[in-house]
Amino acid sequence: MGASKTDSFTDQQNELAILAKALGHPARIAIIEFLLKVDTCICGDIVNELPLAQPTVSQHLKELKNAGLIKGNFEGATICYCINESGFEKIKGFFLDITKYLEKKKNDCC
Amino acid sequence: MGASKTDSFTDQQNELAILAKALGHPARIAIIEFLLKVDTCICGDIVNELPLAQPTVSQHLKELKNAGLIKGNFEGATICYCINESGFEKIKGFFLDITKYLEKKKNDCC
DNA sequence: TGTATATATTGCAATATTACGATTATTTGG
DNA sequence: CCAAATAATCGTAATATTGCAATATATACA
Repeated sequence: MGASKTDSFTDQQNELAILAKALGHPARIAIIEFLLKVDTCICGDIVNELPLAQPTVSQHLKELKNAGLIKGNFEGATICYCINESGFEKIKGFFLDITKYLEKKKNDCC
Repeated sequence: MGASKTDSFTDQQNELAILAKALGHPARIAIIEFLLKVDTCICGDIVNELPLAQPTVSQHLKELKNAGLIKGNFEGATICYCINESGFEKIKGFFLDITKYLEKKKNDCC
């Protein structure tokens, strides 16, 4: 096959997987880190920051946008990109559960 | 091409991407959630929890193990699986940065 | 209106992922 | 040792991802 059997899983599981998958590429991690570093909305500039061709960067930006991890609005000739809060809020709950679990976990049998 | 240009990114970016990618499939999210739910090491049982064939589940478990997100040791005839703390610790720093950023971010220009 | 700049889309080749049947270890219990 | 049970590996088909050149689109400015 090759296609994931998304129908067999819950909406929440699929949604989390989509968010994680979007972060599953070093270029997309680099984009997020850059947006965090400059701590403001960035108009243009992202292509110059990455060691990839413009169409490739555009594609990665599109995937991050589709997943809901960044926002991008036209600001004249360029596009203004920034972190999309709501996407990261969704992942946060998942990691909070894991952190809580790790804190109380004492039966380290493995 | 099809292969990521991993050489062009930092080790940290690649490592984060590998961890996120491992979580980028609903079956693997389901495995982690199951391990969190039972709150103990699980010997066997994981195949029965998932709507996938045994070889497929075995493959997903291998990927989670390679990424450092779960541990699996032989416990007699079955294998004892549990969350691997160190893998999740690595992601935690990344999300801490994002959370900090979101808290102080006020210039919501997008 | 024309031209330069910025970004998106298309098309395609190389590679990776997903899924599973068949098979192969490996271990337990008789 | 042998049969049953559990999990890994192999082989393979279907599909997805990655990356880029070429092209298209859209906006700003002259």
